Amino acid sequence: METISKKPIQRLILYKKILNQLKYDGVEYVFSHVLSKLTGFSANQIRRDLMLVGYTGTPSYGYEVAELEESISKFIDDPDGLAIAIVGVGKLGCTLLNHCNWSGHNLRILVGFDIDKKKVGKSNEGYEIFHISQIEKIVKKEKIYLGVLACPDDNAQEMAERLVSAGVQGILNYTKINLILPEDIYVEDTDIMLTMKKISFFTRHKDIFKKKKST
Amino acid sequence: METISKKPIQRLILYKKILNQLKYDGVEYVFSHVLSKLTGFSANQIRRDLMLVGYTGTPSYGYEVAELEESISKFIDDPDGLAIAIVGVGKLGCTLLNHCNWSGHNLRILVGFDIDKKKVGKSNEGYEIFHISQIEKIVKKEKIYLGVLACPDDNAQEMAERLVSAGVQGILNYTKINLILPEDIYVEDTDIMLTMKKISFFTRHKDIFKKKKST
DNA sequence: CTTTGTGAATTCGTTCACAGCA
DNA sequence: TGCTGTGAACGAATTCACAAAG
Repeated sequence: METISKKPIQRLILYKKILNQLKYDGVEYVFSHVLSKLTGFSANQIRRDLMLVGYTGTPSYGYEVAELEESISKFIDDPDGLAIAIVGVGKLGCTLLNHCNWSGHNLRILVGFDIDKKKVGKSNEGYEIFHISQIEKIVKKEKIYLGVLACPDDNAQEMAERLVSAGVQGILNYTKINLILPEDIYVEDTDIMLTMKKISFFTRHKDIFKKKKST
Repeated sequence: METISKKPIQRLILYKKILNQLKYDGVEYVFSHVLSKLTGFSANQIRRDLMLVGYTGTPSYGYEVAELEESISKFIDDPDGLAIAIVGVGKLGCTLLNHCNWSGHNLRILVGFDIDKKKVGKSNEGYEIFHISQIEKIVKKEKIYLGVLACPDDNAQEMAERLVSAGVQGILNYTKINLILPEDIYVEDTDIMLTMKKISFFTRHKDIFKKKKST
């Protein structure tokens, strides 16, 4: 079976964001070495990545910004936009959601869940909030495929399991809990302390890592 | 020059978190295949990673939990604990900081910076807040090496540059801006929409990725 | 000339296979 | 037996090198 790897996908998503910005800045064409400057990845690697999406530029002008963005989008984005649920619409969950710019992305928070019955029913930023006892019913009914976990750590494992058993296939985990889930469920963890430790280590040991920049 | 790669380091940081949890659960010994279950990484890979820290277990009992945690910590953590500054102590910044458990980690938020003079001086969660005009002075004086960027997007690039020119070596970027900084500055981005897109893609295309679990 | 697209070479990361040990 | 630690083999990801194009 043909397999593709994760790293190029991550980079493509970043390229698309940057191309979108360039488009709004009025830039029409871009060379791989310019994208290299903007991303820190080598021009070689960028051209290699772009082979995946099939779009080809021209030696004289490079890549047409809007077209390349569109091609990457075709490759990366779901045409319909997967439905997302958030579990835990407390301070953390709401702050994170409000901080996002959801327009222009094929992604939408469809519902929220909370243990606090006072929050139920309130349609906060356009999505409806249900009590967590409704998870199974609503997730199935609305065909929700992705979950954002921003509930207290104590409930995290249970809430994750319930999302998964109701049909959720991928989870963005904002709790500090290391979730144990079936291996076919895609989980992305965001523990800030772990991230800080990573930054701390890499910053202290910069010298022993290869530079990632190109020519 | 001897170089080490980033992925094992990330995994080691996760092992340490899990070992810490096991310790509190009263677990004394752990086998690599148990860590495999808890992390999703193969037992082979875990043993390979542990070679880096130099701690060796025994065939009969596996690894002594507390000792292994300590060894990883020696390898990963800075003995003194690098000083961190946060730029932007608004809703996002404060929520993220409060959500962390800073105790037991060799990391400390030393100061905050904000453009809003009303926030200056207030010692929120134990750290002092200065006006952004003080960045250069305070960062140098307090020898701050890491920065958390949680300011409005409009100021992000400028604030990052000022942190860097004052001596900051690594940045955790919570803005939606793609920062352009010297290549020797370590930057970790956390754009939620990009992460959601990634999860969306990988969830839809699970079948074409290799399973990462082991035997 | 400069830049793209890509086969070939290389480097890097993971898994295999097994010796050595409790 | 069942585990650890590790050289060797393998596979994946990146870079090199260059033909083709404007």
